[in-house]
Amino acid sequence: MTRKRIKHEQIINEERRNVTFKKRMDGLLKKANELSILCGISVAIIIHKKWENNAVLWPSPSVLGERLQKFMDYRSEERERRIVTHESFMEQLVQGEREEIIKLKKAIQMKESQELMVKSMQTNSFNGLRLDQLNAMNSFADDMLKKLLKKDMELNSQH
Amino acid sequence: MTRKRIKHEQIINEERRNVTFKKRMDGLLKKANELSILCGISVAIIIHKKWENNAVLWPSPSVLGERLQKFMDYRSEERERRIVTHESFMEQLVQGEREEIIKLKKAIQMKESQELMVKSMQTNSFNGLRLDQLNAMNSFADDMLKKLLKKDMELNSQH
DNA sequence: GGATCTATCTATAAATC
DNA sequence: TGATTTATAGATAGATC
Repeated sequence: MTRKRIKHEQIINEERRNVTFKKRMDGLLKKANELSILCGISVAIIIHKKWENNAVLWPSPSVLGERLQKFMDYRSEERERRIVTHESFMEQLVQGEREEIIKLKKAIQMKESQELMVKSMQTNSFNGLRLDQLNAMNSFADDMLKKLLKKDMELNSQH
Repeated sequence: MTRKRIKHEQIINEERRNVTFKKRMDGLLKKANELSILCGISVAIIIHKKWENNAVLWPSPSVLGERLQKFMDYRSEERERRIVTHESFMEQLVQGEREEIIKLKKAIQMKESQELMVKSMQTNSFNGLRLDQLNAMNSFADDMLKKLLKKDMELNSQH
């Protein structure tokens, strides 16, 4: 009955690990909820069990998606300003291709929306639909991000 | 000295709220760390103070980015399979435009990478660079997601 | 597999430095 | 503004049903 102090290492026993996972996940989400209410802030959490193809999105898939979006927007105005500020320098290097990008984006938007509409109609799961939205949101940038992380490391290794 | 029971509402007093925020944020991240180690899973947390243009990414901006990416990938194979399975039905509706989408995506990837490379070279902030990556990752899908959420609501309102 | 119990550990509100 | 203290609220490991 007497409780042991926790060791900071993975729990080997699977049943104990699962029991601990449930208890502590509940505790974590409760704490997150309290923090967000007490301090009036947004909190978003992803708990991902890779090998089980299973993830918990908190507070909910859709709210999480919105929060990710808002968070990632939060400096977008500043970013846009910087792009405009450096426009002449940029143009030198990217040679006016941004307008083309915008056109391409719009074309893709339409096509992807269409594709997702079809898939939505095939889907009866709420969660499934929202996860697909997140997947779609990411599928654009997947390879690009990998590429950028690589570039990033190259740049950083020069410091 | 004696401690009160917490009330579940926003703390009005700003100093008390800030003190509580720091303590509880530390506590939350500590709990998240323990959960991920004890149970061998990935946890990603965003704590976002909207009005302060300020966000905490845990475990780190780059690791968070990677975890978001991995999470959003986690059903991508299944998704691709489903698309292939429904190909004949899909083709009827989207008329073979997926290949075109892939080509467009690649074109955008190249152009965006180029653009971001330039911006990276202008940036001396580590965090700034990584937040820009996240912004870039999202900027593709921003308008699309809004559109999809709208479509989603329309679909749901028919149930 | 979950629900409940309880002894104990851990987090933290308020005070103080 | 931040670190330390202390009393107490809250979380949870292990047991049991």
